[in-house]
Amino acid sequence: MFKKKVIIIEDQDDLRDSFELIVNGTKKFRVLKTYIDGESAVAEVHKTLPDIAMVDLELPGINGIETIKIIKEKSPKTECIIVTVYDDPNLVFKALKAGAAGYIIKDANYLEIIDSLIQLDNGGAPMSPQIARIVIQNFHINEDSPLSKRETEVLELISEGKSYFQISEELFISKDTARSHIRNIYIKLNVNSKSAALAKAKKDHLI
Amino acid sequence: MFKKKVIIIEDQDDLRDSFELIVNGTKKFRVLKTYIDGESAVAEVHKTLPDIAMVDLELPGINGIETIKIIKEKSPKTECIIVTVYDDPNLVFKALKAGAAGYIIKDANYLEIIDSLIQLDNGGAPMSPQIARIVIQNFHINEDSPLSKRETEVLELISEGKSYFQISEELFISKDTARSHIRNIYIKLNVNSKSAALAKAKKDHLI
DNA sequence: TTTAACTAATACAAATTGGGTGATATTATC
DNA sequence: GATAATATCACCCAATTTGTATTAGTTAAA
Repeated sequence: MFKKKVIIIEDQDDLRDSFELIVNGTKKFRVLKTYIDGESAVAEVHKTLPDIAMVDLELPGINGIETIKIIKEKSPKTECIIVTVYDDPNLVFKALKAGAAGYIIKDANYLEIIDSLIQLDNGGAPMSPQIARIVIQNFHINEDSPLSKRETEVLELISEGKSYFQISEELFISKDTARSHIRNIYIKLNVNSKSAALAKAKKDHLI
Repeated sequence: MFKKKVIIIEDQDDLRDSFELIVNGTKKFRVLKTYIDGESAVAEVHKTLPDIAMVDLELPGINGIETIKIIKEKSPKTECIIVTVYDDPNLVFKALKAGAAGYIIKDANYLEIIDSLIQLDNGGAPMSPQIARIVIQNFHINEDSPLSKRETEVLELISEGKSYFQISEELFISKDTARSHIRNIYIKLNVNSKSAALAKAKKDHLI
């Protein structure tokens, strides 16, 4: 069986070498090439077409997130996994948006790293526990919402792109009542437009 | 050390018994009580205050998602994990919104189930590989967006709740130009309001 | 019983949208 | 190099939506 081709993009020499040793110590994976920055990796990714790319977030030149974006453009089948010290939620979400299929923290031991590659290979999405928690908490709806049940219902319809009139029809209330609810939502969320209400709702996990 | 208290809510007798055996076979966890439906579990959850609740999705009476919502209300510290045969993305997202900290597929073997409990205990978010992939793909941005780079930029500002004028200021363009972009976005997305554009963008993972 | 929520209505002002039109400069793409 | 797409800016008008303010009856919950 062919081994899965892995590239490693990591500017720290010691880590890059460690990762290479770990990966090459497996039966299923082998390191095709390692890179010290994103530019050199993306320059030839259309030729290397790796199965897996292990990418550091903090890189000289273009960062890991940009690197992943370009890799996914030039070689869509390459599964990218972020390997970093940062567990800032914003970075996590940016990486996932860019197309990362996994995100692990650098203090993971070599077994966890190998396990991540295996998970990737099995169609999974390897994440360190704290990252998985960040991701999953992003979905949780805030129970301490300042909105009433009805207002939450209206807000959900707003998030579906419904107009005043459409909302009133959907809830079997008058257009004016729908507007009343929306106005109360605005007051409670301290906003003054549907899109701002949605932005606030998203930020506070209200819907 | 105290063992973590686990409750199991599962209507199928054989599965419920299996789970109980598996959990009680560990050193760290013990089954406090098992339930055949959500009602009976939530009726006493304020007293049992379990550390972990394993919840089936398909239950007689209230379903697993409703059950989780109530559990999280009455005992916020209880970590809920869905154990089900369903891997429908909509159900997954609903469960996560309701407050589930994990989601595993029933065909998981007993080792995976134990591992999930351990992950939960370690602050992780246990998910079967295919579920993790569903969750993570929900973040990925569609590369085949019909929108131009600039239009995507504008759409992002809309998603932040910005008005025409605020967008024009942010991008150092005139209000009319911002309007042009927004109008072009509407045409491409086949919508006619900001919130509808956001709904469509969310659906198609454009931002 | 007091409060909060839901409902409904009226009215004016502001913002947004739909439709059209035209133009220039830059960038990609072929 | 030519063509197409994109980004920029500007103006018009009419219709709709939305924002804001205010009032008020009914119902549900604390």
